[in-house]
Amino acid sequence: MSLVAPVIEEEPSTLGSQVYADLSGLIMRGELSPGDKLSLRSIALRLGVSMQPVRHAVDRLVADQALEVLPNRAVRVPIMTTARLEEITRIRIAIEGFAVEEAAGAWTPADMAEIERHDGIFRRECRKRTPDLARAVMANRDLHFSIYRAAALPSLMPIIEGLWLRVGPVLNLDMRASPERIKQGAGRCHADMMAALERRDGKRARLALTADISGAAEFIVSRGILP
Amino acid sequence: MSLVAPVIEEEPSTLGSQVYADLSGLIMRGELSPGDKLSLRSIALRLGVSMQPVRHAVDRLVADQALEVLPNRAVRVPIMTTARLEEITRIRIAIEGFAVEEAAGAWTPADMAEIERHDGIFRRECRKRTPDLARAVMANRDLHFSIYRAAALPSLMPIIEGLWLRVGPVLNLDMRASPERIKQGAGRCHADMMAALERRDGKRARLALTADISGAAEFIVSRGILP
DNA sequence: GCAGTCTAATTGTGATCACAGTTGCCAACA
DNA sequence: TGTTGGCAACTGTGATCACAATTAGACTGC
Repeated sequence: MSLVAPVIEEEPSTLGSQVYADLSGLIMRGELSPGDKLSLRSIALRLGVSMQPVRHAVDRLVADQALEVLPNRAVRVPIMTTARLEEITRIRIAIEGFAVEEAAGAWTPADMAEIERHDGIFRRECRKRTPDLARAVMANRDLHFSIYRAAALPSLMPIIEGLWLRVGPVLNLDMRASPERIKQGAGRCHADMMAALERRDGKRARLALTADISGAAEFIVSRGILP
Repeated sequence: MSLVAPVIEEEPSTLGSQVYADLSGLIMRGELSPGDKLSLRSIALRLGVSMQPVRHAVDRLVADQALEVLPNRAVRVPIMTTARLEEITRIRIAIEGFAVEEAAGAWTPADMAEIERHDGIFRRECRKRTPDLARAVMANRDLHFSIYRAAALPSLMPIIEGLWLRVGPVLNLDMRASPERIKQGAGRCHADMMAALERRDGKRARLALTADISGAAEFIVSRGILP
């Protein structure tokens, strides 16, 4: 698994952290669907390691609610309900909105260069006739996190990563199902956000991000596939 | 360890979760000071369990940054710097401020009864000539979390708990060193916050909380004991 | 053909063992 | 006396084993 989330920067020295990176990448990329049950032994066998590193990884994933333990003590990807998605969406708007507003006032030229680089990658991918959804998802995530990182609040990053880990499965399900939505919805919001950021207009940047987040959430809810 | 944090509601069925509750309680109550190094074997020996449940607990604590692993792979309570405290304070103001504002518009009579109950416990403890600091710390925490819980955003609770876990060690150090500060500073802010909550005035409640959080942080910084 | 039961496989949890890296102490030498 | 050397204890990581609980499946009895 080399397509591991570069957003999460750890010491990949230990086997356990490596398994964590593998599993969190699987979840954030939506390759694990809500409701999927995981078996520690199966994972250990598939990854060619013992059960110990897998337990380390699963413990951490459960800690930030990217996985959940059933009363049976089995562990699965949490099923996303409409109520749960709307709740997390409100939280994301509050927290990530705060992050962009801070970023608008704090970004350095190096930050902005990085942000524009990811924005370019995302736009280029979306303009293709047959966009690579996986690459678009990754570019979108990199764009958002490069902005949040410009807020210079490192303690905030793991919190936002936790939120993305929770919504990852359904967001990617969304993108995969309807590639054309990201072209218009996300594209428009991103353009507004970029413009506001460059003007250091925190309020407008926050509004654009709010539109981005709630737009995606409303689209998923409107599809009616959530319990 | 019976004084375990009731804020964190889990299934204490497994030994590992029990150790986690013990350790997080120790940290949140400030019984572990920043810089203290922890030895998995020592903890296991002291608690009379094997190393496995301890590893489970420490993994989770490290995941939400209540503990940190050094390059030596030793694990310790993170040392709090002034910059770090100020950063977390800004994040707390943003997130917990959002929570109280939501709570102001969402609380039910049952919520308010619970909030007033904890407020009474805290005030009563502070009015004593020789307040029990440990009880005051616990009551203060219960008061805050009963408010946040009224926001009806359960996914937000673990996030705030994580923030408190990070600042717990220094906040309790503060209270322990100067019991009189909580009487005036925190008392005033709490009264304002309670009044605003009852009027469902979210903005004012947020302002009062902001004063409470930043007041405590500024006091600690002003003492100049942080590196 | 269907329901109930009993067995066997699989699950997570906890303990124990093995190993490599680090730390710290104490003696021996300059 | 100050520094360096090496040895011993201890550290976390990973693997393996043991056990109880749950689950799935097949077989028996109706």
